[in-house]
Amino acid sequence: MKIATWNVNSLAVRLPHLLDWLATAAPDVVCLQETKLEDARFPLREIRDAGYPHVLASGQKTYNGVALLARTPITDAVAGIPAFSDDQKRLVGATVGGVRVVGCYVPNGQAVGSEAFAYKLRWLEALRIWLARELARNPRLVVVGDFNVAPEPRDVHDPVLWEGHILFSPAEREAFSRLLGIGLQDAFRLFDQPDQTFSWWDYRMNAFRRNRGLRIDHILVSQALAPGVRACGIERSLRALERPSDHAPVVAEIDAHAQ
DNA sequence: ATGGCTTGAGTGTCAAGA
Repeated sequence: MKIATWNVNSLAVRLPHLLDWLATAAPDVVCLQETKLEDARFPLREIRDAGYPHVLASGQKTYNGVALLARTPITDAVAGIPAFSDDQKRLVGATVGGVRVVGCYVPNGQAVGSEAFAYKLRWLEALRIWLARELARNPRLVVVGDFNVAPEPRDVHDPVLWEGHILFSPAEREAFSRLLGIGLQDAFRLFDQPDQTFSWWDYRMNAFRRNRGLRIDHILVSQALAPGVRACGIERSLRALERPSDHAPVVAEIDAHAQ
């Protein structure tokens, strides 16, 4: 199973890029973030025609919005973290081919110490508690998305500059680490990777051309799935297109039946 | 420290992203 996550920063704007990429990369399951579309405006027909008839969308106007696209049927769909009251559309989950897939768009947090930052930490804690129960119910769990956290110094182009700032503060890294603590592994780090590999680059200051980025989009796999992960990488080329998203997709190839 | 881009809203210019 090839699973991918991509923060498209407006599905309305990025639909041509998405359709081109689905045709070439051909993932089995795709989680999208920042669709910025109400469900009534979701481009279901185009996505279906691209080979993804099974769609779970949870969107809203202007901000946030997530979706899960699959080639094969999905069951046990959820939208939002159960038992966590939240007006913002940030999570979808479903079972596909015996694998529990969760796609999330973790709050950005704006600035360390702000109300938005407190919401981000609350959100991550609620996610952790719920995922621990999901994992108990289905050991074959993969959690993907835009986590808005760079886990380690090597995930930041200039860790000294970013230390303590939003996306790379101790509290956020600790929250991410606690998430892994329930029994998840960062699929990207199961392999040797080139130095300075990132998933997000600011639109400003020629950040992409200078490779001044962060790795904040992740694919996390449970212990049951980890031995079956065959590859994981970031599709940097999409960030180089005309009118790109500021994020590049992350893709993992998982043999869900490996022992 | 600020602004530097991009998007959606809506037609002014601002909020939010990260």
